[in-house]
Amino acid sequence: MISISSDVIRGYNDTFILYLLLDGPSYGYEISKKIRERSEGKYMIKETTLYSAFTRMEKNGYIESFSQNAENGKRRTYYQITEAGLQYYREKQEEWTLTKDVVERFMRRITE
Amino acid sequence: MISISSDVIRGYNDTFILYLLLDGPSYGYEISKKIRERSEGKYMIKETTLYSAFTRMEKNGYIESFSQNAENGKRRTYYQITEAGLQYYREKQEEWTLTKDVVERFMRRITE
DNA sequence: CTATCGTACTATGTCTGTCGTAGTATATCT
DNA sequence: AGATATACTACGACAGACATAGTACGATAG
Repeated sequence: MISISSDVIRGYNDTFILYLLLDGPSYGYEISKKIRERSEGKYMIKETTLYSAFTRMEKNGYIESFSQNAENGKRRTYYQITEAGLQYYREKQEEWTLTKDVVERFMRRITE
Repeated sequence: MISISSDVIRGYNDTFILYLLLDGPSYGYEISKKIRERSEGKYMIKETTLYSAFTRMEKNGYIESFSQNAENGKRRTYYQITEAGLQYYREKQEEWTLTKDVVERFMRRITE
């Protein structure tokens, strides 16, 4: 069974997170679930990867956090995308187009 | 100017190398040039990345090396793909198909 | 005849996103 | 009462990519 290696997705976790934040503020657990759902279980972000991404991205100014009591009485840290984050997301899309094109030049059907 | 980050291509350098070795044995400098050419200058593998990839892939059994005097009198280390390397290349292709599908689910046109 | 450029590497250490493991804490379900 | 879901934090390890530096030789230019 072929699965997606972390090396391959490296550098795109941030993009996945930003994509989901385009719909409004969200938090760790929800984003994690949505990534799994949206990829139809083909990709699941690890908790530690996710939370360290939050830290990094906030430091880079791509997201902002605020704390709020959730409906279930729990304390949650919500994140929302910033203008810089939106810009970064756009750049990543352009980069993806380029990358896809390049990678596919190195794909070949092997007959045998 | 958007360029391809190393994080994005991470894990695909090996695939690029194997792709070129499908045509027969080759060596560092030549592979480096061919990657640049084939990607139309959009991607250039760093020397250190390339040679460390050779070492790793040989250890993994994906390539085999032999030393030979080149036409110009220089000594070169040639690499050729193995059966395991071919298998690995096929798996990477499958993984790519999956990855591409997943990444594109997180791409969205932003209207504004 | 000397300097530069292209070729063909090797050595060494750093960076960083990801991951493994572990732990904390509360709410809800069985 | 114990399991499960939620919502995190801490800490260290891993590995591919990279920066920097150095070696060595042949061909070419001035």
